[in-house]
Amino acid sequence: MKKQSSTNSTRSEVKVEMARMPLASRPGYLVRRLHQIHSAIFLEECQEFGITPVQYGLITTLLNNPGIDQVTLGGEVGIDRTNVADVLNRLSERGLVRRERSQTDRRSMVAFLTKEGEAVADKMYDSMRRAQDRFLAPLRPEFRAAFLAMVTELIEGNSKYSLPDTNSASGRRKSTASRDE
Amino acid sequence: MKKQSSTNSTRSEVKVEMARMPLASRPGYLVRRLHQIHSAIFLEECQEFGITPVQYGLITTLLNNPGIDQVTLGGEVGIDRTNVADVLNRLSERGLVRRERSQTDRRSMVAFLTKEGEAVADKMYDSMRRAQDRFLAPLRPEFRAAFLAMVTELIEGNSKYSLPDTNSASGRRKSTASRDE
DNA sequence: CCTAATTACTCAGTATACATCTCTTTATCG
DNA sequence: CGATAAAGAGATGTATACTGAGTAATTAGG
Repeated sequence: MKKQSSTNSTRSEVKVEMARMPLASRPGYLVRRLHQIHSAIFLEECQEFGITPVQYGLITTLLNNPGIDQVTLGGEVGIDRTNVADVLNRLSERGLVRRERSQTDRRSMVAFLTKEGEAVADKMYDSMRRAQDRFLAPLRPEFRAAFLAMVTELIEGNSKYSLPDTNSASGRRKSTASRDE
Repeated sequence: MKKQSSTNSTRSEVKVEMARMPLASRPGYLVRRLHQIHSAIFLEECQEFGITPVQYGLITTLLNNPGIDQVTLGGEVGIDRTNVADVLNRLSERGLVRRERSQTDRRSMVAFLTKEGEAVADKMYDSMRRAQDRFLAPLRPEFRAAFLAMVTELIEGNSKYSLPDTNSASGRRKSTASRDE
């Protein structure tokens, strides 16, 4: 082993390490670029609708689950609850989504697509499929399913990091023993 | 019957399509979640340094290319040049990066790591590797290289969407015929 | 039935990512 | 050599994404 200097190695040693693990081979870099590229293709195909990938995810989830509450919606789509509120806000300003208090639990806000929202979901479907096709095109067809299966495996295997703190309660450190002072 | 009026499909038909292509099987959703998960793991492993994945990418690129200009740096790391300026700003406020005008082209800003910046790069290396290992852990070891190869293929095959408008000139439609007035 | 804990949401702040516009610097042309 | 075209950097605005703090409504315990 070339562990000549102990914990704090020299600058040149770090450079050697970095050269051995160049940016273009690091999983994190690759995954970020992949996401970036998919977003660019999606945005290009769906340009005429002015809908982003995340907005489209929310819209289709609302299409299949009208009246869902914001927390459940965030869990389905994989975005955190403050972000759900942001995106729904933008969508409702454009008249694609309507929100109201839940009848059964008045803490909750439930969301619905408007007629316009349903029309957008309808009209965007083909564009979304074209974006997917273009994105996967560089991969040989027989590898595509395997690729998606591996991604799914990575997501499920790391599911505990999926959404950092979904219920927001763990950050709230009111432990039962500090009420007195 | 409902109105067949609009372009092609009815609402219920759309729902069938959506059910056939649920969120969890769409490439875009999967890639977004994967990126999200990697960021969460990286941030957790590298928490003590307060460095994000993108910041780390810039730091290691500066380590290997001291004095690189901001545009080239953005091309290497895969982020656009206004974002490079943002991130370098944060890093230089923390004393990790130093910037100055290029001697050869005084329009350009060139960047260097400070001693503190080099120390951070050094100390973070092991944490970064741990984040990578945890991220890839759910995949069987013999699949990991294949997975990274497929991601690389998707990135390279879609390289024209990698960075939407790197040089900023294509968006600038000042056709040579509008200077007179 | 009142209080404590939990839950759902909102708001403010940080960071990444990109488009567009403006300004400065450099290069070129008459 | 001075006008101007070309190129790059910065500022501004939008969108996603998450953290932390705070508010309101519901539920659980005594």
